[in-house]
Amino acid sequence: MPRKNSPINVDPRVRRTRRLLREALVSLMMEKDFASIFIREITERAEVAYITFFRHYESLDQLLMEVLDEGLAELMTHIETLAKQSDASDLETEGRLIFEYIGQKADLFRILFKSQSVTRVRKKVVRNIATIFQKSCLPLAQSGNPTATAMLSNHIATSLLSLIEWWLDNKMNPAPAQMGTVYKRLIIDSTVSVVTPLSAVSR
Amino acid sequence: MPRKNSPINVDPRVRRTRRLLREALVSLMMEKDFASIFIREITERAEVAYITFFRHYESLDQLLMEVLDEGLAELMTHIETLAKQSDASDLETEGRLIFEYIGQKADLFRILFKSQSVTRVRKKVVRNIATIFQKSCLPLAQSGNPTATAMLSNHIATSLLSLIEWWLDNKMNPAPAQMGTVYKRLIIDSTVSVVTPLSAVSR
DNA sequence: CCTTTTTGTTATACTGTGTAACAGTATGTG
DNA sequence: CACATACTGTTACACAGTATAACAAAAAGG
Repeated sequence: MPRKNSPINVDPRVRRTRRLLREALVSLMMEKDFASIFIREITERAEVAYITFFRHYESLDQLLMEVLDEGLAELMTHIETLAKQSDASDLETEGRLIFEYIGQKADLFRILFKSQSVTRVRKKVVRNIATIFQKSCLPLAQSGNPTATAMLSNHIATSLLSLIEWWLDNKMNPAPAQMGTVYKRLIIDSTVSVVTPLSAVSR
Repeated sequence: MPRKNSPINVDPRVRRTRRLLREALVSLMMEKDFASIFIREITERAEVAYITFFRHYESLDQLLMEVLDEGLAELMTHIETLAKQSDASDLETEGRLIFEYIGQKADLFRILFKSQSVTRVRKKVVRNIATIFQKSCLPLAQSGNPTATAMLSNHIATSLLSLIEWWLDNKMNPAPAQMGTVYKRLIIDSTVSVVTPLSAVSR
């Protein structure tokens, strides 16, 4: 196994190989189901020796994880910066910007939702998004009820993901601007309107 | 392959074998991940010959489907009857009853969420629940906007599933009564309050 | 250059799936 | 109850995809 420990793999051959493998996987996932992708196919498309795969990854799942982490990191920073910018300011445009961003990288996100076949990935994504909203949505944190906070941020994260997934399945209709409105009213407003009465819920 | 075509498999041996295989799978899924379950394990636990599995199912996925369809049919009829009973009547108790029901069969539903590893299953579940709400929640259908209706019923279905999943992960806290309140306010009320302004959304 | 590290080639073991042939056993039907 | 039919069990085996090993070749970096 090439030295993965070092903070950044200096050797350009390693970077190249890993990039080729990631790209090959993404390319294949655009064509067919993850379950029917074999390591041999990936290495062939990447023009890399079969054994080389195992010199970098322990399993196919691990490579998938790396790919998703990468693609996801982008969405995360995107949502996070949006969430920071608009502290209770214009949630509708925040929503619009999210859906415009998703629309631009539709291919990538379709893959992401396909790969949710792996439950762990899905849960990880939800947790990440939930954490972001937990930080940014101050009113929830101020309620001082950890259970309610966890539940609501989980609700926002899963609802947002589901809405995005539905939107992609629905050929990206309605337009981002309208989805922004939906985002605000359906997902954000509902939790805000429910937070006060909920602070009394459970311990 | 035993005659699967006949409406009901009269031969008691067939019913017995298939039941044993289903039970063995459920039993194994309570212990470990679906991905790490092999056909040989199932047949061993079911005390059935290895080859017998292939005389009844084409793949492991197919058996899983049968198990889920069975367990799911129960939840469906349960939710459906609840949804019918309460046309805009007491949504809070409807929610409470749902979570009480889930709590009673917690083991089964934990398996169901584990098995969402298979994307198809997850989507199928969502579609089923969405259809139920699409029928019962008349105000949405009356809006006369098919896109909005599809979006909202999808939102209700996925939100409800996510809430249930979170609740099971959170050791079934808060109590069903409180979850009923959450269900009404967070999931149902939000869509009702959003339906009127949304009838203008898209085409 | 010369050492170190990575990659390619070839061969091979291993594991889980899926099939075949034939013998044994249960079912329900006349 | 006997009989044809259908299901199940045992054994053996072919096959595919995973994973490893040994050694040669090539690229990186001081």
